[in-house]
Amino acid sequence: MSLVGQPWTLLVLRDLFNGVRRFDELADHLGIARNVLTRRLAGLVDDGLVEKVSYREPGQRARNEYRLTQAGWDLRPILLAVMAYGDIHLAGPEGPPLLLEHAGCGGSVVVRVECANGHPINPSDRLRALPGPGARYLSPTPH
Amino acid sequence: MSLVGQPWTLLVLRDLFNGVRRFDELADHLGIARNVLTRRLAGLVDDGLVEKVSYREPGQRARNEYRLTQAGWDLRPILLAVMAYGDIHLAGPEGPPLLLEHAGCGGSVVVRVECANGHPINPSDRLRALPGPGARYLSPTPH
DNA sequence: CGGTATCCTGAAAGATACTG
DNA sequence: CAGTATCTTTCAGGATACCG
Repeated sequence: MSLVGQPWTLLVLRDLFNGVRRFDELADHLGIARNVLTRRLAGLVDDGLVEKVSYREPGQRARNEYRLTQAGWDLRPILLAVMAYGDIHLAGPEGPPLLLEHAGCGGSVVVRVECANGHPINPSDRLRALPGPGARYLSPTPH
Repeated sequence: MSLVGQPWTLLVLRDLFNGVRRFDELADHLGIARNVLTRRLAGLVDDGLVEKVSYREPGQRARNEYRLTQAGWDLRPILLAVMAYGDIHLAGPEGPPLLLEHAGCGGSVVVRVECANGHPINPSDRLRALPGPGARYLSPTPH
């Protein structure tokens, strides 16, 4: 949550996922204060999710852009899950504000939860939680 | 993001998903200040994600518990996506702190992103974003 | 265009004490 | 056990101004 728990973070990442890469584009599209965007991007770079890259298109002057790292791209399923929720529960009667489709085949994007054996898992299906190898406490009752 | 963007919200929801339901259990397990927990739960109830329910077990006095609504359960994929990310990128060498398995078959839980035609979508696969029916602006260049 | 520096404000977190 | 009330602190966000 320290990575993605701040209000603007996931919105900035959304634009990066969608190909918006330059400072002013981000600021304009998001409507975020520019100094806040500066801080947010710096934080994302610190966390290793984004890289600031200078580049130059032929005949143009140098520009900066913000590119997702692999760790940044790996956050996309979280955003897709948030979008899916919003499309179901928060979209107006007109429907979702944004559609994403698989660039290869045009199919719409779905986030699916299932178990390793291929069974689909519905939102309120019971899951069993048990301590993993990295657990810091042994069990339900620590002390 | 207004629903799940606050620092404690998703952590409270996690415990609710995992069956922790009583105020003191939540407070103890999360290490959250009790007044903060009060506010957070009230917010979740306001947002329609959680219901506060009085119940009485035979021979016991009345207690309150906090139960997820359907809209609350529908947030679980978001948390599962966050967990999956953390297990890959943030877990120590020992491994993930918590394992979830399908109560039916014991298979571990996976979050999968794919397209409607069944093709798997990897983190950095290109997606096409286009305005949906509920879009508030017509296109990349509004004005 | 692509930022940084300053200052201010508001909201949420935390500590602490109290109540039925 | 299950909270509420008060107070303080911290910090992200916004406005604004400035710079190469």
